[in-house]
Order: sequence, then structure tokens, then C-alpha cells
Amino acid sequence: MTEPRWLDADEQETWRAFLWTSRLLNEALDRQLQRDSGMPHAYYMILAMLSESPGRALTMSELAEVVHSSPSRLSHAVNRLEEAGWVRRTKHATDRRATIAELTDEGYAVLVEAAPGHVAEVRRRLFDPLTREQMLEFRETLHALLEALDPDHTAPCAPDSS
Amino acid sequence: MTEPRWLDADEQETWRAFLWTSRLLNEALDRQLQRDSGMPHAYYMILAMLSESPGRALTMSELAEVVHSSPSRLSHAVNRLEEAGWVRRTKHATDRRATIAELTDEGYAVLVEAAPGHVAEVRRRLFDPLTREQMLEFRETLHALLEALDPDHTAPCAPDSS
DNA sequence: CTTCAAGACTTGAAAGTTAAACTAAATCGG
DNA sequence: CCGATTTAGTTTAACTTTCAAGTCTTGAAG
Repeated sequence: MTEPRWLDADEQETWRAFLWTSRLLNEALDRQLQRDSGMPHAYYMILAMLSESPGRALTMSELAEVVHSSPSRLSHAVNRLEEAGWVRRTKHATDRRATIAELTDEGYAVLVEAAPGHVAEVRRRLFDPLTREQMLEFRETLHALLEALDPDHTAPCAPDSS
Repeated sequence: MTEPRWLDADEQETWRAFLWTSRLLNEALDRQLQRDSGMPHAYYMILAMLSESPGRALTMSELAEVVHSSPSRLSHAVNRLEEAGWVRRTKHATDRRATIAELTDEGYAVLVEAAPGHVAEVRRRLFDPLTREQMLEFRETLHALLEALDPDHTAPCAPDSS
């Protein structure tokens, strides 16, 4: 740690802006989902990712990866979702270590109910305030940051759903 | 909620990229601070904001505002920081409702110790991957988003410290 | 000068997350 | 085939955050 180059004023402001934007945006989304569907954003993501998977099911490991959750966190979350009746656990047929999490019909219904409001909120908070050009250049910048944060592309940032 | 305009492919990808970037960046920062200084980012912010305030002290309300914390969360956090001996609570002289949180010398020392590593991490994760132009345009975009998220400028995004 | 709403916190319990330890099943290298 | 690893997942406890309620001022109205 030789000579820690301090942040200049522009950097300072950029850093602040990033911190506040990501916090306020995440809070807005969380509030909306909690209010309208009674679940946090992380839980919504679990349902959403399951709904897009073949058979509306994934192993816990696969699911943990796509929602970027630790195994532990996912396990707790799926406990809750199972209690709510939105997800069901099954044993994997051939690999008996694996557990399969499957979206129930009820869970799917909840998701279908929740999605429009969620998408509307994303649009309102993220896309309405930006021009198309701003959005595209924003995306490029985010990709540059992602490249540095996650060189191996662990993150499933290919075109997928919300 | 009439006709929920879905996200197109570009929007989809932008939204994903934002989600992942903000998560990975926040995680990286949290990990670094937890590892090197044994505290979460939110606690670091409390110390940092106090250190920049006149007399290294603020009322709980003021502090809650600058770190964007609920009163309750801040109260719990300050309990921990007080146990650690990094912050001290005092009664406000004239308004006996108010409590003043004051950074102790020990807390200041911890912050001074922690700051360089933290700044280095911010630089590494956020600024190194971007060109100066990218950074400046990124900041503009974030300001546009902030304007929509927080029209009353509650967020202290004027030039300040980390 | 009382009354009473609003302001500034604190508290306790519940929800969510993290960290570390643990079980069980599959795989790999002799 | 067998022991050592690795992989998959759960569990427990600690910790952070949120939510709802409660305390003690202040300030403003009547």
C-alpha cells in the first residue's frame, strides 16, 4: 500500500453518485415488491429465474449461481418460499446429492401477478429518466466495470429476463 | 397498470448489467472492509461521515441523513460502534431530545487505518476500469437517475469524501 | 399554562444474511 | 476397489436490518 492515491473531486462525486443511485434504486425496487407482492427483491429473482428455466426447475447450485446467492442464503430463502407454497423441493433422480427447486403453479401465479408492477417500476426508475443513447452508453460502461469485477463471466449477463 | 410495456433486449441487458455491477461492486467493497478492518461498509460510512463533520460529531438525525440510514438502524449500529469504543454518545446541550454521536480518538485512528485500503479498492474496482471520459459521462448518467430517484436532493451528493 | 401533535431517539422481536461447521454422495488416483 | 477430495446442500449461531411500538422532549394552539 504505497502512497494511496486519493480520489479527486470528480472521482469523489462519481463514487458518491454511484453509491446513492444504486442504493436508492434498489430500495425503490424492494419497496415496490414488498408492498405489492410481499416479498423482497431477492425472492422475486428466485421465482423469476425458476420460471425461465426448462421445467421451471433448477438444482440449488444452478439456482444459486443465476441469482448470485450463497448456498446458505439460497437454502434459507427456499425454505421460506417452500413454506409459502411457491417452490417445491425434489430429489435429483441420478445425482442424489442434488436437490431440485421447482416453481409450483401457485408460485408461478404469484410471479405473473407481480411481474408487471415490477417491470413498470424498473422502467420508471431506470429507463424513463434516460435517453436511449444514454442508456446504451451506460450499458457499455457497466460492461467495462463488470469485465473488471468478474473477468470469468460468472454473472449470467447474457440477454435474459428481469 | 394498463399494458405493462415489457423491456426490450437492450433494456433487459442494461438492467441486468446494472444489477450485477452494483451487487458485485458493493460486495467487493464490503469484503475488503470486513477483511481488513472488521466492519461492514455501512459502519465505515458512519465513521467517515463523523470524521468530516465539525467537531467530529453529529446528532443522530443528522448522521442518519448523511449515511442514509433509518433512525433505528443507525441506533443499533451506533450501539455496536460504541461497544467497540469508536463512537461516544453525548446529550445535546440545549435540545434534550437530541443525542450527539461523536467519533472517539480511537475511532478516528481506526478510520485513518482503514481509509487507504478502502480508497484503493474503490479505485481498483470503479476507476481503473474506466477512461476519464467514461467516468465523466457515467457521472452524468448517474446524476440523471438521481434526479428522478430523489428530486428533492435529500442525498448529500455534493463534493464530499468517501 | 395546559394540552397535544410532532420530533428525536431507543427498544425488542422478526426477517434476512453471513460464516463456519457438518452430512452425505460422487469422483478421482492409485 | 479404496481412501482422499470434491461437490451439493443443510444447519446453527452470530450479526445486520427492518418493523412496530414506546419514551421523553419541544413547540404550537387554545
